[in-house]
Amino acid sequence: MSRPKSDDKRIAILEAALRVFAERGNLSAPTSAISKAAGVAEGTLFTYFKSKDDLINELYRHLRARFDRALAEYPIKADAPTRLRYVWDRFIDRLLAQPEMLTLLVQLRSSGRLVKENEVPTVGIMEMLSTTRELVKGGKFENAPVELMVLMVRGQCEATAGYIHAHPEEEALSRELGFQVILNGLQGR
Amino acid sequence: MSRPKSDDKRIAILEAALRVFAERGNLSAPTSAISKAAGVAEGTLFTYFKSKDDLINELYRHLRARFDRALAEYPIKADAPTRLRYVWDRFIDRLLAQPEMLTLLVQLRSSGRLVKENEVPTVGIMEMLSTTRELVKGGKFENAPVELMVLMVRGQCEATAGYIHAHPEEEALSRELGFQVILNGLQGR
DNA sequence: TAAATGACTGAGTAAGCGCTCAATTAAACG
DNA sequence: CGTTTAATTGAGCGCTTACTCAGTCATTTA
Repeated sequence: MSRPKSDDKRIAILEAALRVFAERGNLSAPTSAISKAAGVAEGTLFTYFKSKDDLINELYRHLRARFDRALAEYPIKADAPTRLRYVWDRFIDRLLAQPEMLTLLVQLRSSGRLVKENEVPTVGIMEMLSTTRELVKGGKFENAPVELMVLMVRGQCEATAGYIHAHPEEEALSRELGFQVILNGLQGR
Repeated sequence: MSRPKSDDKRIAILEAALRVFAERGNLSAPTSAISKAAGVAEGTLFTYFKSKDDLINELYRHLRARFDRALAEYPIKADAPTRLRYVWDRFIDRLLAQPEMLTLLVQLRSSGRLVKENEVPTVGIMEMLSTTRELVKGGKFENAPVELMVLMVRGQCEATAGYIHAHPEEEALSRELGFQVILNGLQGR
């Protein structure tokens, strides 16, 4: 009976938000800049997202979904170190994909604007890492909670990406070193 | 020839900023709330700090200095794992000292408001961690840059503190696990 | 004590923000 | 085609903010 909302436009706004937040370096970038970057009027943004906070949450979900898609080819049948390495590389890829991605994700998580549902690791990640339990079998971390392991891998990954940011010429080495440290770390003895 | 600025008042404003930022959960808390919490007029804040950004930078320096002081009894003569453990515990202590300290530090670092001088690890930390080089002697991380090691320890520490935040009853265990992971990780094989 | 300096105050200002809404336009349907 | 519905627009509203400044007051020095 009427004009439908366009999914393309929705995505365009989300992508514009990503760009603007990244360029300006923080979430206080004005919605007017976002709508402008998306090529729509200011008001339109609010027909797709009922508030800026809503937009921020949807952006976070958007980024997570994209990341989960990057894990699609998770080598479920490979051995544990190989599987962990796969996740590790996808994490790093994502953080290096755009220069400000690391900062942006950190800001999103620490903004206090995310709804609870968005504040915990995705079930995809959790399941994935839980298949890595065998890595720690027999070691002293056998009974470590999966959630803690997830946080550790992510933390290690962000530390590594941060270093690469400051020393891009050492990317390959750092990627390797970072992974070896977390792998060794979790395997215990 | 005139009324001097009071160092007490300066500190009071910094501490008030810490409290207000922590309570409100982000750096966009208004300066008026800070001056109010400090018990001074709005204008006074700006005689001690020339802008909000300046205040934010000074707050970060203040927190760093306090942390460096907490490392005063660094057991320089102990063996490497003991020394690392000392730094580890002080890191964790600091992050657990106030419930919002982790979030606040993360926000400060990712705010894009810090001047370059404040964006790198303190020389104190760097020197400290470099004495931990013997930990990695003969292992595969022998030649890893100290700065990367610092970031990794910090990242691991923040991951652990984040987990403790969500599961306070597991503090002791998590503290231990987190440390063992980074210790094992760095020692290589 | 008197003069000089600048800290201190808080009402005020200009700018920027998220969001609204009346008017307009485009799509869907009979 | 005409009708209905809702998407789209952008000027503008109401609010918050960092920061200012003219007036006041506390402290130092001679």
